[in-house]
Amino acid sequence: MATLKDIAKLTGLSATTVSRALRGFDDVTPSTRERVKEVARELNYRPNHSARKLVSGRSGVVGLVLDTPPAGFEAAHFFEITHALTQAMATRGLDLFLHISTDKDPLKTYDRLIGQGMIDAFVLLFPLADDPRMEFLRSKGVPFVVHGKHVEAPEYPYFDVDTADLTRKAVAHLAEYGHRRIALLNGNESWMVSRERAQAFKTALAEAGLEPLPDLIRYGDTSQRFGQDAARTLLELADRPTGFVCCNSLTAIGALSAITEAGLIVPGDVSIVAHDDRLPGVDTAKLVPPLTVTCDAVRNAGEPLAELLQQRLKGVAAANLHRLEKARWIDRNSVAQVPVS
Amino acid sequence: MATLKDIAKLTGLSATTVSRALRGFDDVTPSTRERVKEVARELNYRPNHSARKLVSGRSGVVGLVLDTPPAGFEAAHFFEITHALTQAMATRGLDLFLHISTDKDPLKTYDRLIGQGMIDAFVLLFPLADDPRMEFLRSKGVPFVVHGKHVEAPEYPYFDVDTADLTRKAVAHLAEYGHRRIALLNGNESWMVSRERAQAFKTALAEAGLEPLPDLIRYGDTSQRFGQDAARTLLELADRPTGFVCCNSLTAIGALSAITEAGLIVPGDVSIVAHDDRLPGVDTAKLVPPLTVTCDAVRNAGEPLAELLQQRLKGVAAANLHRLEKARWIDRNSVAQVPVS
DNA sequence: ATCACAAATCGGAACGTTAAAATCAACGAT
DNA sequence: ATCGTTGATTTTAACGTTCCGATTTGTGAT
Repeated sequence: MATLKDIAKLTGLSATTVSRALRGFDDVTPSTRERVKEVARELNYRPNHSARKLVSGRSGVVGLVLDTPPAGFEAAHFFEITHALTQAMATRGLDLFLHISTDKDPLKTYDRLIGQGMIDAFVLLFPLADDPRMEFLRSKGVPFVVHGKHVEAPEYPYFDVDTADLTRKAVAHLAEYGHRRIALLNGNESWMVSRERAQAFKTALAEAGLEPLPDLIRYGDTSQRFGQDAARTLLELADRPTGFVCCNSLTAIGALSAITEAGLIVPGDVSIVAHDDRLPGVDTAKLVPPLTVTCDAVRNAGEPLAELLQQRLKGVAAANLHRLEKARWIDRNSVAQVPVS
Repeated sequence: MATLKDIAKLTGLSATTVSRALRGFDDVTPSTRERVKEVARELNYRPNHSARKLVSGRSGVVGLVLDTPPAGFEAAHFFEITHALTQAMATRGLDLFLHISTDKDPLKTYDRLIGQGMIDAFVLLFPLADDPRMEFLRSKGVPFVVHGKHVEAPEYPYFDVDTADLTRKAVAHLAEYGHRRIALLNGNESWMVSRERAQAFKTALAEAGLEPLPDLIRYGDTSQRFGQDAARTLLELADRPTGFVCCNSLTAIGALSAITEAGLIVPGDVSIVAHDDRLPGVDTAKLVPPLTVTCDAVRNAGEPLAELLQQRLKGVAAANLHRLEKARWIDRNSVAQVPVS
């Protein structure tokens, strides 16, 4: 592998000048810079990250730790976000490395990786309601960015879709159409986002003058099967709900089959509003009926997260690095006036 | 972060001795070794991989590059293998880092990672029939291990289940029961393993005195849907097959539904032998009927792959690092005598 | 006493890079 | 002629390890 010294020797310059030329400092003459870059290209030079990290503390390597191998929805979600993130980071000279934790205590994995000293920063996915990672990383002085707003610790850098907002809109929409018994098919109870969604759901019901019925919130793994099972039991209630808010397209598909199975029709008997993450292989527009959704592709999170990361590494204060995105509203055919019973 | 110097200062030894004590060299007195280890534990010392790699060329970091984000079967397969591999490597002081390639040319990603100089070796998954990666890495002098035998380049270190053997057994079993028209639901045509399976399939047919019918081999993405579609079209043939060999449990489940859908019964009308990778969420013993399978869990590949990796890093010649494992045969109820038509 | 030898430890160089300080040349202003 | 000033480059030191070749100490043989 070619080193700075090799280039220095060939150009007759010092290693320092070569280094500064390649990093685009303005104190090297344009002509030398060009010459250096030319030779570097010829030798297929790549800066050695180990050496760089050792002396400057920066390697451009960002870590993402999987506490547990994801399955189903989480897996698809995971690949969407990591793929998009890798691409967005590449344009900024950053590299994403994924690491699967094998320790019972995930913090130990972070601790080990930090101690090994190859990683500049971390990306955290799926923040939990009671998540120790942020505080741990902060105490270690390691930069990080969270995909998902942590409502109980909002001082950390994050990007998220505005879940509270879209949940409120979904409920308000159903309420406008006269629905009074509205159910929420929510995500895993340990996820922060599920907690926020439930909170927003209750608030929105109150705003619409409806009293929250505690039975009508169901938590689960956001799979199709969960959607189907949860919807089935809800439809068996004496006062069955007439409106469903689904936290993603998979649970909505499940709910759809449960409703059909019960001999009911969407939107004639039951209305559905879902959130659509635009996961590959699922198109809410092609379902029967096409679903009214709030929509924001997970993969869109790659670019803003990479940007936040770069800002954070540049030293921008965590408190200034918050981005919340509003989801689009797409009106289709899964909501109708509540039936007169 | 604590360094060797910190420990040296506290123990009154030199950095060299501390380093050698921690790495278990036998030229340091047991009592000093213990003292050093004690202090290291107290300081939560971790060797700096960047520094280590820089001087010794070894960091203990192994890379795994995803050319493209996997989906469905590949995703489950991927997490099973990476999780098992990470665990097996951890006991050997090795770390697995996953990296998603964003370049059109995946070799560029390898080239870049090598140049960055943080990675000791690579693990290659899903070798393709025409796969340039092995030759590329060899030319760069970077150690690697392949999960999957590459029949056209068998000189590289690999671990694999003996696909040829299990395919032959499956065909022979069906032939024994009188089946003469046997179909193969194979994997993606570009995968090396699919090519080997097809080859073994033909050989086994010949050995059973059957002539290979070219139409009866179908290639696909090994999903349930592929199994269903492929089996359906096969059952519509004038001379429909009476036996199916399925490359994994998902295609077998698909085939099962296609057969049922066609009003046929397993094993009364059609027999099935599948290979079972023991993917989470699928149990071939609980299907109706329970499937006769060749069986070898993907996750079992973690340990042997880690071992090969360690050997390779120790300098063992690639040619001596081949391991082929025979799958278990599990007789259940999906194979019966061919029906008299 | 001297020597040889092993056991235990140490000092210094090196890996490839960056940061800080120093050097050098050219130039206009005093 | 001297003095800063600016611009372009170099020198030196450091980052935390490992490796190589000393150095020191203790032991037994001559």
